[in-house]
Amino acid sequence: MRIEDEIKQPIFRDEHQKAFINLIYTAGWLQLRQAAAFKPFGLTSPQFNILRILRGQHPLPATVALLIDRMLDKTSNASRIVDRLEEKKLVTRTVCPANRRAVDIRITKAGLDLLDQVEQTGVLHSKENMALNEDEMRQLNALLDKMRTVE
Amino acid sequence: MRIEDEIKQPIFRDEHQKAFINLIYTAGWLQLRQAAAFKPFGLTSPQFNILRILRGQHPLPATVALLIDRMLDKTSNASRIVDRLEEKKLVTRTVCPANRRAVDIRITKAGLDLLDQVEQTGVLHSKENMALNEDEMRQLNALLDKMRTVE
DNA sequence: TGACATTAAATGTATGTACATTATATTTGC
DNA sequence: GCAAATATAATGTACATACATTTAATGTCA
Repeated sequence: MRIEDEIKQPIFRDEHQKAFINLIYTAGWLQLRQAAAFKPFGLTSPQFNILRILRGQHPLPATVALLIDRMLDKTSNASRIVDRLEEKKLVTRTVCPANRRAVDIRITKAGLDLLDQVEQTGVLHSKENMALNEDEMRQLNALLDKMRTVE
Repeated sequence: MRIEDEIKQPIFRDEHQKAFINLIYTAGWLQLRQAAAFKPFGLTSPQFNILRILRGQHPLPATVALLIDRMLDKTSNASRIVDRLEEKKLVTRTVCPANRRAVDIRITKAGLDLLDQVEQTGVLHSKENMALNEDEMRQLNALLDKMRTVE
């Protein structure tokens, strides 16, 4: 459905304004689909993303600072997302012996198993989430990267 | 900056996965810029958007249901966003005389003036927020609309 | 060494998102 | 006309976001 119909706004000031709204709307649409896919596993999107970063580090630990650096949304609060994961025994948190200000965060066996389970559903195969072919994906990536070059 | 560098992930599984992450990241980037622009006026993005919808209806009132229908994010809680606007005297809320289940929400003079002020800063001129030309914007809109045609 | 700055994470607070439930008012069907 | 269904908004709860402040450990340097 065209963005005009999705939000029942028949006219946009210009193509820029339409692209702006289209982008925000489409990202929200994608995120809703993602969240719905994670829900049966008791995970939210940010929780899933942090688990993936931790698996990337495994068996080495990650600090909160490293998580923030790798996260899509740098301003979200990694500390509290790790709280939730720790409650669910999907990660462990220990004071870093080399620098007692830092905290070593590690994914547990249960965390690794849960990631496997989620991925086996195929939920993350973006082809099922985005009706674009390889070439269109490349165009989209180029446009998005260029878009952010303002200032 | 390319998305690879923004989130320090040098390799993506495929162009689809990269586009997925790029889209979410870019939308977040745009929203942060928007939020920063509204902040000096004491508004959040959802508050601003609701004010715009109300101005579109003015001098007619809107109901909560109409606001939800027009909002980008249908699952957000219009009632509570209207609470904040009412506290700031930017809108009024009265029981609809024709249907006492519904609530008539109207933008006030102060609300209209604030919208004018925000818009006079040029903050919303998307050309300053997105480094794409007219044709690229059109391509982007087409790709985003097509993307959502899965299922 | 000891004061001061810096770093790392946690905590506080306001707002928003997602979804379920509740409270009233209205509509519908008998 | 009245019980049940539906419509409309408000409220409750858990989680996330945005940003300021606090706590504690470490680094710096006179």
